[in-house]
Amino acid sequence: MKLAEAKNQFIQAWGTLGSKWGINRTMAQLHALLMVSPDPLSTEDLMAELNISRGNVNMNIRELMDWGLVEKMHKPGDRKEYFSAEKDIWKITKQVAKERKKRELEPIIKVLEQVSSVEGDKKDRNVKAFVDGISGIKRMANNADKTLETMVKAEENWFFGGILKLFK
Amino acid sequence: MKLAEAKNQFIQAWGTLGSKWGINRTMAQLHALLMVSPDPLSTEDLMAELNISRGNVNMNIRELMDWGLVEKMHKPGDRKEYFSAEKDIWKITKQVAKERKKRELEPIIKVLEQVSSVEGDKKDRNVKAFVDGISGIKRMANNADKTLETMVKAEENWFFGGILKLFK
DNA sequence: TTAAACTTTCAATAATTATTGAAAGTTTAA
DNA sequence: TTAAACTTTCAATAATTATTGAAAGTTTAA
Repeated sequence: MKLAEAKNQFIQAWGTLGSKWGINRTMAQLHALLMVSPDPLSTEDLMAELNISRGNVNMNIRELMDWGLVEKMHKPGDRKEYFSAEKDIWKITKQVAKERKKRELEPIIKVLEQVSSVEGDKKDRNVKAFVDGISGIKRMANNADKTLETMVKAEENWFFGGILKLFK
Repeated sequence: MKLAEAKNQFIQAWGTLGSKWGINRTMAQLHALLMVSPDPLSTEDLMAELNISRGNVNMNIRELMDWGLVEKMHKPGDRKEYFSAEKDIWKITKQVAKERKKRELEPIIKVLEQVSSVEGDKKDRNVKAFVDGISGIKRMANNADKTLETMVKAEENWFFGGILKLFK
């Protein structure tokens, strides 16, 4: 397989994967492209490679920066902005974990706390089912939260190294 | 907070969370509703609770069954079908892990295998960056795959019990 | 068999989300 | 200052995804 073809297949696949995880397809494709580029790319480069508009590049690149996965660079003597992605997959994973924890896990935990203060007769099967259901979900959410927290602080080592042995 | 309100808040929040994870909002809401219902619900019940059409309930409930999170039940002497959700959050988590592994992780691993056989001069910085990038991602993907595999087979215990200590 | 009670399908439509591209805004060199 | 080179915004539009609801299909009791 030629580089151009391989690159393209990877970009497409990464876009598809992203869209299944609630990430804008184009944003995922930009990320894919930058992950396998040796040098930072300009808006023009990105527009050309993915065949998308300037506005689209601008918005999605900005969101990638919000996620902390891409950063802006400057080349000396050049007014254009260039973008480059973090290449270390462990750092990327930790960063995504950190963001999703903050954006999604923490908010749902708040809601779970709130709704678990439901009033009503504990003998009412409806109340009981609700309280039991929520309490299980809350337990899982808190556990996931602590796990991600630990992961964010952790070294690559425990994940790529020994974690599997620990599960046994 | 009254039960009805709490239930509703939970359903909304679960729907929002689902939509951020690439899951149809209605599907997530149906799931939420069934998770906190003491008894199985009929299509009519679901239509009424969420204010959605028959077709919508039918499609999304079917997808929940595909994911292995909901099952069909029958009440003796009643022709209607009733639906109930798995309530054990650990089983739910394992099931989701299992499905996403099969649906998303395995396909991307295949693509990664394919594209890493890219031909070309290893001294070309473009080839090098591509190969290096892919190999890191592949390593992560394989690790995640093994981790999920282990999780699917594991007991509730290691997750709710000792896992956090192991990370330290 | 039949017809009532149910479920499923699917074309039409609505709702949401993504994208464009030009105008407005900003920065920099001279 | 100015104007060229750039970036950002955002209303209009396109594309995608979700939803409806009625028609078609299926099952069951009698």
